[in-house]
Amino acid sequence: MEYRPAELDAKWQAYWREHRTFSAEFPSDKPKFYVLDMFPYPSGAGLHVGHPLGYIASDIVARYKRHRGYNVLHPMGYDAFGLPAEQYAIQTGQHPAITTEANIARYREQLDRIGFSFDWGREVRTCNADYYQWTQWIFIQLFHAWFNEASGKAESIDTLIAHLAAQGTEGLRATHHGDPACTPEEWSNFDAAEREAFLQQFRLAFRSESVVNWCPALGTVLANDEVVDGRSERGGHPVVQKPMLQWSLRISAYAQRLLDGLDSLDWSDSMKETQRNWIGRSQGARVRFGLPSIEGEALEVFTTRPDTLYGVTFMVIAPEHPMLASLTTDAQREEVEAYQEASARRSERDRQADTKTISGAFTGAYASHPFTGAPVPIWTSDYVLMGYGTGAIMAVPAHDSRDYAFAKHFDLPIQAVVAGGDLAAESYDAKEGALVNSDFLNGLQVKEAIERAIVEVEARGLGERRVQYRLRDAVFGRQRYWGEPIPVAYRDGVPETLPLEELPLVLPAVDAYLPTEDGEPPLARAAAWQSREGLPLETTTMPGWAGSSWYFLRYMDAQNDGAFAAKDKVDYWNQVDLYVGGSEHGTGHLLYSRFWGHVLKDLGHIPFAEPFQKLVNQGMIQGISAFVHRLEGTQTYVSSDALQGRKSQRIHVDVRFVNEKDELDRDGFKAWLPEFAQATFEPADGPIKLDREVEKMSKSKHNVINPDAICADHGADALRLYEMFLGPLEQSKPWDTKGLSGVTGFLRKVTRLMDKRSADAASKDELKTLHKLIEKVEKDMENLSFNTTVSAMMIAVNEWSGQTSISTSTLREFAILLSPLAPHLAEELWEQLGGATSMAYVPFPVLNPEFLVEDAIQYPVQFNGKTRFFVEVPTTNTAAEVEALVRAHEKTEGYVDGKTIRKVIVVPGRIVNVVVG
RNA sequence: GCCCAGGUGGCGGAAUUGGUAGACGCGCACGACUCAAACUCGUGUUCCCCUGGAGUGCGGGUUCGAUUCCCGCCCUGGGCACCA
Repeated sequence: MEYRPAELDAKWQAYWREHRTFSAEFPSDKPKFYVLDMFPYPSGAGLHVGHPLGYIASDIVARYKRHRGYNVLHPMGYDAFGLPAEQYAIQTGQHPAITTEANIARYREQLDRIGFSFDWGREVRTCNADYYQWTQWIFIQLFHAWFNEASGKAESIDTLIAHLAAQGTEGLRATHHGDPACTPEEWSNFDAAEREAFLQQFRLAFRSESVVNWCPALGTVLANDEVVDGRSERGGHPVVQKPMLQWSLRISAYAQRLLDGLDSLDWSDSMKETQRNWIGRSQGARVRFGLPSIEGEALEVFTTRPDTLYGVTFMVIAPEHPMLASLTTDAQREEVEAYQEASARRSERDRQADTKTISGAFTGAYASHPFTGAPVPIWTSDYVLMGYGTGAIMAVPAHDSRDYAFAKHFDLPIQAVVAGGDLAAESYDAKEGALVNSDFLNGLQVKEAIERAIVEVEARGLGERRVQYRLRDAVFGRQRYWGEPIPVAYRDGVPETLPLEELPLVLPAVDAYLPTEDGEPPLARAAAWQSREGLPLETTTMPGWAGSSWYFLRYMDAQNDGAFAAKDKVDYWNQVDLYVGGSEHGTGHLLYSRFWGHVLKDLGHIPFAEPFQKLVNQGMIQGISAFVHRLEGTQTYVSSDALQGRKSQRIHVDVRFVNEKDELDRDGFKAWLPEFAQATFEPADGPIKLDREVEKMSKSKHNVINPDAICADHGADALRLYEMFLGPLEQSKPWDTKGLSGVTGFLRKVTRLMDKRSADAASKDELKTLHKLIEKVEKDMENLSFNTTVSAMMIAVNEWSGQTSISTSTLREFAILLSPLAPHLAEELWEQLGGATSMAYVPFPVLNPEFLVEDAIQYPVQFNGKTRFFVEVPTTNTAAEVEALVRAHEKTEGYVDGKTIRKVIVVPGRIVNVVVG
């Protein structure tokens, strides 16, 4: 048999498509297995060799599980709303749907070449109205829900209304913002607008005036996870802080549950850690400081160190703090207002970049210390953030480095309350040591003192124990076009959700994809943008993560018109058993999906809260970039070994123009870009050596390797095998096309084995090889260690290749073992060995341990831990017999070398160590 | 600064309830086939001062025996960060 991968790929891909080989069944008596990939955003650049890594791994699992008798759900779709298509639309006027459609077609073509066993009948696209009507439906569920802290879960808003009607906010424990309080009488006297304004403080989807990340270049607000180092994640544009009226989702209500839920999940430690960091739980207390200048008011702070209360020498409030204006004395007003303005102008990036410059202003006001009653000066500074805790802090310069720096800068007093450290040089932040200068806390260790202080604060009614989270509510509205319209209409300015029968609220046509002249979002350009009843509609759209927060549910029942998915299907498919994707989604997608999962569970729509039971993050495949040296200020390109210390710039060269000796293809290079057309080379006709370096694989670094090209040259099976063979799935590793010859050689060896097949019974050695392989493959499949699976197969094939013949039965079993990794060749082998249909569902070979039994063991014999020779011993021998054999061995005397044998250690089945001394 | 993961040949990597370090593959070298090249096949390939010695980031420790366990460092990648 000859190996012709191009023919095999075409033949079997057509077969699978025609026979719909990989449609998942429903209903089914089989156990289910749901294996999911993070669906891609279809970008214009197409796939490079790094993208399919995770898809190949999940496909191997899917195929393996089918052989194991599972009903496998292995779908694929597209996260199709997003900024790049819209930016392109702004530039060209082309509707983003057209760009998106074209990109999807390209993605599909590339995916199809690799031979994935996706059930394409379940494809989803988040930008299709039959999909996003259910995204809108979920938004409506969120709108009509609140978080009841008494039951620890979300409930229908009706239960809140009933509570308010019966007893007002008395006895109510709900997650909310603002300061909602009412009596049942007040509630019943509210008019419609007042009622809604009140309820908005509780809804899980709500509108509020808050400080948001505004990105002027993109013309939209961004969620915290979309801002990296003070710039937008997409495009790297500056982001500023700005108060705006915005739709948000109350994810903060779920902070503790999202934290606790991690314990039950089979995710990597680092991914769990990323989520824990993002949620940012800290324990402490809220403490109120009285304000003698304002009757009845107090300044509330959050602290994790209530033990240091006696070390408070000043307080700081955020420049955006609502009480700042009323606190500020007339004498200080000018200075404070100037400071407020200056800090409002600073972008988030400036604020982060320059945390060393200390700035602030004194308000002129004093609070009174809750324990001592002493006056405490109140300052304002932007090192205190309005978005965390209460937006105000008690400053303890002796034991907090930020407060210390501030105190030093403005020459404020520093009072030590924990022994240890040298306060002349720096603050003492460690939570170790005994309390001093602290009245009733004196002598206690920090941890005891924290506890004691909280008890005291509560007893005196000065505050209460409190857990604070860093996780903020997620801003949900985007001032953009290419996203799901938010299904809300306004009646006299009061928001209400659209009736369900008006869904989907379809994205309207607009004349341009830009904001209006008054700064309204693009949807405001749509003609008659109003509900059927004629009410004006919301003009912001949902963020990119809306559609991806629940798509795993839609795959279960992708065509359903009456529900996001039928209940019996959701019950059957349930959680995702294996989710494969990149770790860059740790704080965005994975957190929001979990949040929506918890809400949908609470509201009774799905039977589980955690969508993804097991998560695996595939590593990055890096590219090996090539650089040519250009002499500074010239068009002369020099071989790297001819530079001789001259100054040069390193220029990226597309890896297409590099041969296997790292030499430049001069003609290709000159024809590549106009700027190189006039290039001259040194040496004038010898080879031009290039530098190589491992970098991220990307278009801009010209080191992209395209999977289609690999499939065309070597076949899909070689690509699949090689991506896995490169190393452990989770690890990042560079792509080197040269290495492909190893796996193509293996595939050829397999086909050559077919020429040796015979109808004779399998030999004992042949079966030992086979069953060793079965054992290894089974183990590796559970651990997703596909790199070692490939090695094990190579070893087995090498062993069989040394035989003069191999039995048909062994080859058949081997074909099944191979099929998850190299399905095209495996199907072909199966057919040639007499299989009548696709092998995709034939049962996996059964391990028979009898074939693994060895008659004899090669014991390595060590002298003082160094291996010197081997003895072959029948497995039946006892340790004492082995020892006797070694003592009597002819070589032993030489290594003992006249010394005494102190001890002989025999580890049965493993090793012999002779201790000589 | 805090937290997490990881450091093994020229390269990708293998081996951890402590038991032959370097499987498998690339690359390289030599040989066979060929007029020749490619393909294919075979042999070798951690390093060194090579009958021996050293060696899994570095320095200690436990052990008959350590890539694996313990202590202290260094480096790389990732997460969080004026979060009180």
